[in-house]
Amino acid sequence: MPGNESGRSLKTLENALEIIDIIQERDALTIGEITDEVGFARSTVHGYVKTLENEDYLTKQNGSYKLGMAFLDKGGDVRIRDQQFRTTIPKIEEIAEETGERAQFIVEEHGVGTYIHTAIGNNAVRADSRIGKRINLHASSAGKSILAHLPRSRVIEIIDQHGLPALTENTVTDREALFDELQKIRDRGYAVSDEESIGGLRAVGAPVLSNDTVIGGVSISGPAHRIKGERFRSELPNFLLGVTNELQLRLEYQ
Amino acid sequence: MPGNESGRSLKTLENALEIIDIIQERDALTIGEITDEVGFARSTVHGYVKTLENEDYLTKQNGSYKLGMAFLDKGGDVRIRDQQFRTTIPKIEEIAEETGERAQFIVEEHGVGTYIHTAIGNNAVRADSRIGKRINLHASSAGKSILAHLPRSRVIEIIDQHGLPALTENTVTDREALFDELQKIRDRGYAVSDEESIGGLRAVGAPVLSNDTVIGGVSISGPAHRIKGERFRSELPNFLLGVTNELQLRLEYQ
DNA sequence: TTTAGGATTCACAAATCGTGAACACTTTTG
DNA sequence: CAAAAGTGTTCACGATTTGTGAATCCTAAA
Repeated sequence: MPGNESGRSLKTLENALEIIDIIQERDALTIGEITDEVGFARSTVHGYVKTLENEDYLTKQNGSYKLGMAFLDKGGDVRIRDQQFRTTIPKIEEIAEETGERAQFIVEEHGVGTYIHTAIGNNAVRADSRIGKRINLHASSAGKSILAHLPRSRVIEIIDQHGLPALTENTVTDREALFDELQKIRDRGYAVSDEESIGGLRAVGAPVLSNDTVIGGVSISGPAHRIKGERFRSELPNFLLGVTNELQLRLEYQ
Repeated sequence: MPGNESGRSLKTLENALEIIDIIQERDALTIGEITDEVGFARSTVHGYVKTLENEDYLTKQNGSYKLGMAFLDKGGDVRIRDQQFRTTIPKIEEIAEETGERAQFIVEEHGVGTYIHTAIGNNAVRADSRIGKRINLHASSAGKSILAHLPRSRVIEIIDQHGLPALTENTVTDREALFDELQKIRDRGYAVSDEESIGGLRAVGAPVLSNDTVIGGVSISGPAHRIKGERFRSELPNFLLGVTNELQLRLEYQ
């Protein structure tokens, strides 16, 4: 990844964040297991773990350490940090209820998308999209809606940093093809994902705009056998555009 | 607070966590403002902030630093970390829908309660209870339900560590009175809060149990003018106990 | 009771961090 | 248009903090 590391980085802090990442990945680990993973001395790891535990960033459950509630606390704040998020979240619930499908709100930060909210309608499929989860912007309809409204230079930066990995055989992996598609998205106002991130899953997405800047992207997704024909080409897109237009008005006048 | 600090603590890490706390409290700060707050040199703070920013724990928005999406990512994991949480969360939605009031699920960790999920029914009052928020266990119905099913020694530990601060004039602040009430809660199976955490707000709470250990507590809360009489004394408690009993069965057999 | 696995403490050596001053970059203001 | 005022950023050095393995202390099994 090309240079974004600016300034000196604090080793101790980086080590701590690495330990946190390892625990997140593996769910629950003893000090010994963490030691094997990071390669520091056990006593060293012990110091890190105890400091994090004291501040509630880690918690011990039957002998193993897990991520603690401090993350939920901080994360909850992030989620409602902006009035814009608070305005958008209930709309996502509405969309899910009205369409019966899954509705999601993602935002871009550091070049990747993060789920701020997800809601499921009556018919919605289960999907792995918990709040806070990260996704590639180029492979989702909401993500592409966001990219379409970011300055070209920023999009290039993001591609340089994260690439255009193929998640399915339908993922757009070509730079020029992506730029063409982003133009199309700007023209008609919405984006689609035809099994581009998960096989069998289609989605329509639209940007959430306020004063010409893109706050995030909203998407409606469901199984390809249900999201097809008129529903895929006009019904859902039109419904979605109605919601995002209304959202834009509320965001600009609140 | 009496000694729970075990072992050596890593200063660098503690400093970083302090900076994070300060930013959380004040929402968005420049490096200069953080410097004023913590008293380190500007260059020192700069190092911390940049390291955190690189790992997405902080993000810069119009010149100020805010908590970043890494917290939402980690926090989202914490929330669905246990199968028990995943089983309970949808039940909370049901409760809110059925009763029209606010329903909440909290768990105990390090002696304080943390909201894992909150849902609002049609008539529910707005309240400051975002996911991840911390509360005192002794002042809420769900919290007292949890305390009632923790070993006495643990309850004493928690009181020693966090005290029994009065949040309203109805809060139980006396140690013995609290122990009496916990006994009563065990006897009848549920707890109530009569404006003990917020004026005008009543709640009924019950523990979520599985194999004789308490996972957390569930509560239904609403304005005192609506939560009263039969509804307060039997209707809501019985409904809640029905749900938590069912939940217990599912938790033990899943 | 013994044993084994892990957690915890300790003192020392080595690496890391904290620092202010200097520099760079923006935006405001005269 | 220049100066000023506010940032953010870099640097080298000295002081503090951290990393370490060995020793000790816990539990929980054998």
